[in-house]
Amino acid sequence: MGTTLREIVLGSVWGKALTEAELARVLGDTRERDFPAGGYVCREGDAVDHWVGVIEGLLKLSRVSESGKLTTFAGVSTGTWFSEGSLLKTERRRYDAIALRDSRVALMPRATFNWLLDSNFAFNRFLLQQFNERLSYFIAMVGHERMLEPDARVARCLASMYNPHFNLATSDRLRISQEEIAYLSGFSRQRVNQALGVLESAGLLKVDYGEVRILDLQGLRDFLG
DNA sequence: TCATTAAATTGTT
DNA sequence: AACAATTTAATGA
Repeated sequence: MGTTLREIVLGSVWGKALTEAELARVLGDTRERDFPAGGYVCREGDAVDHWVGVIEGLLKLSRVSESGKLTTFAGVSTGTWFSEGSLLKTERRRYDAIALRDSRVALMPRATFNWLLDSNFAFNRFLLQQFNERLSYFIAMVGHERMLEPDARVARCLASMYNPHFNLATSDRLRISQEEIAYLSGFSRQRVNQALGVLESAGLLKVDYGEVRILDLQGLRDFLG
């Protein structure tokens, strides 16, 4: 609790590379907004005019298909930015971003984003790396598409919370409730609870109150049931 | 520091 | 979806 926009920016590789003046402009241009648990941070179809960063909390990026099927693309948390794809293409938003718990987000205007893009080398490299991470993530997702076994999907859902580029989990203690894991993975809380039991028996993690302790990250990634 | 209470989370049906 | 049990956090003596 108590994370600030300044800390988020200075904690990122591109933010560290900013001059005082550049940092001042970024912090001055970017506004903050709070969202309650369950609130829509943005909706599919909206015009995209901000780069969105999570200052505090947990969001899920998901989409409901025309046939009504819910697909969750990713969970994003403190320090993660998203929306750059649609900003660059000037297209409408392609997914919803929903707060899973009370959250605070940063909204960087398009003009500021474009200015960084035009002037800052570290920012460009960061974006390039981010696109690369996303590409790897979706390639892996396609590869596992047929893997419908809930235990394995919950395992991968948890493992996906560990990616240094997105500043997600830094310790082996993942502070996330089983209900939130359920929203992220698309299963019922009961099924998640059952899956966690299986993964705990396999020695991959330890279930605690309000958190999951990751004991074997690679084991979670490789888990097939 | 301890006891009490409310809220959140979990385990189970 | 509902319920009881457990854990945490907040409060005040």
